[in-house]
Amino acid sequence: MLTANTKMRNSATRNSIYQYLCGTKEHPSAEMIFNDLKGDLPNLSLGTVYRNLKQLEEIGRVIRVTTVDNHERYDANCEDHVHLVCERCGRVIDIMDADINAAKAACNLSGGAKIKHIQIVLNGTCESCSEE
Amino acid sequence: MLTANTKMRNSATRNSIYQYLCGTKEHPSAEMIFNDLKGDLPNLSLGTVYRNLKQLEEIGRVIRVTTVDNHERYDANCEDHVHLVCERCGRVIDIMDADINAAKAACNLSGGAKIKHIQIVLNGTCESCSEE
DNA sequence: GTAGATGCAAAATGTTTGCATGGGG
DNA sequence: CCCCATGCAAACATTTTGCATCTAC
Repeated sequence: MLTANTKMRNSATRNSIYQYLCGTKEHPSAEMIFNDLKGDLPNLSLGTVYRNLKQLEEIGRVIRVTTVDNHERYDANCEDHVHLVCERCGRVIDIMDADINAAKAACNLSGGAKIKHIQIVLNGTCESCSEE
Repeated sequence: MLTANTKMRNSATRNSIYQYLCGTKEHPSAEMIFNDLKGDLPNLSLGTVYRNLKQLEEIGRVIRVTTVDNHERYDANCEDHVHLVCERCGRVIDIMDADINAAKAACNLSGGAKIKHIQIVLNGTCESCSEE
C-alpha cells in the first residue's frame, strides 16, 4: 500500500502516476508523465503531477535521477544504480550491471561523513547514438 | 589565456568570474558568484554572470557540478572527481581521494556507449554535520 | 464531517534574452 | 570601426502555491 504509515489518502491519480513510473524505463519528466497519463485521466493537471511526485519522493517511492535540459527526471527504481545520459538523444538509461558497491568503495570515504545515496551519472552517447 | 582559439574577447569581468571560481572550493551558484563579486565590480549584473558561466562551460573551463535546491553549482576543477552534497548545510564538498578510475571500472560499461564524463555525487551529511 | 486531493490559474523562482551602450582588438 | 561584452529589464520555462471544490475515510 502506497499510503502506509502516512497521512496520505488513497488516490487513483497518485496510484496511476506511481504505476506509470514503475512500468517505464524512460525516467520521464513531470511533463512527460502528464502527457502520457492525460489519455486515461483527461482532467489531470500538471500541478497535481508535481504534487504527487513530491509526495512519492518524500515517502521514498520515487527518486529524482538527474536534470536533463532543465527538466527533472524521475524514477521508481530507488535502488542506487548508474545512469547514462545520452547527450545526443537525451535518453536516460539504466546501467544495471554496474557494481555499485565497488563504486562506493572507490569513493574511499575516510572521515565521519555519512552517505545515504550515491548518484552516478555517465555523460556521453548511448549505444545506438554512438553507432552513427 | 582564457580566450585562446575562440572568438571571445578578453574581458575583465569574465576573468574575475573565472579567477573567483578557481580560488574557491565552495562550488558556488551563479547568485553566490554575483554577490561575492559585487564588491569589486559594483556594476556587475546577474545576467552577465550567467552569460560568462555558459561561455566558460562551452570552452571547457568550468563544469556544472550538480543542482542543489534548484540552483546549479559551478566548479573550475574540470577533472572528473567526486562530490559530497550535505543535505544539512547544503555545502558541496570535493572528495579528491576517491579513485575515479576504479569507479569508472565499476560501471562495467560493456556495449558501444561512449562516455565523456562520470559524475559522482554522494548524498548525505558532511563530517561536521554528522558530529552533531 | 474533517482533512487530504484535485483542477485551475496565478505566482514564484532560476535562467535566458533583446536592446542600447560601452569597450577590446 | 567592427563586433563582442555588458547592464538593465523584460521574457521564459519549470515548478510551486492559493483557493474553491471534490472525495476518501
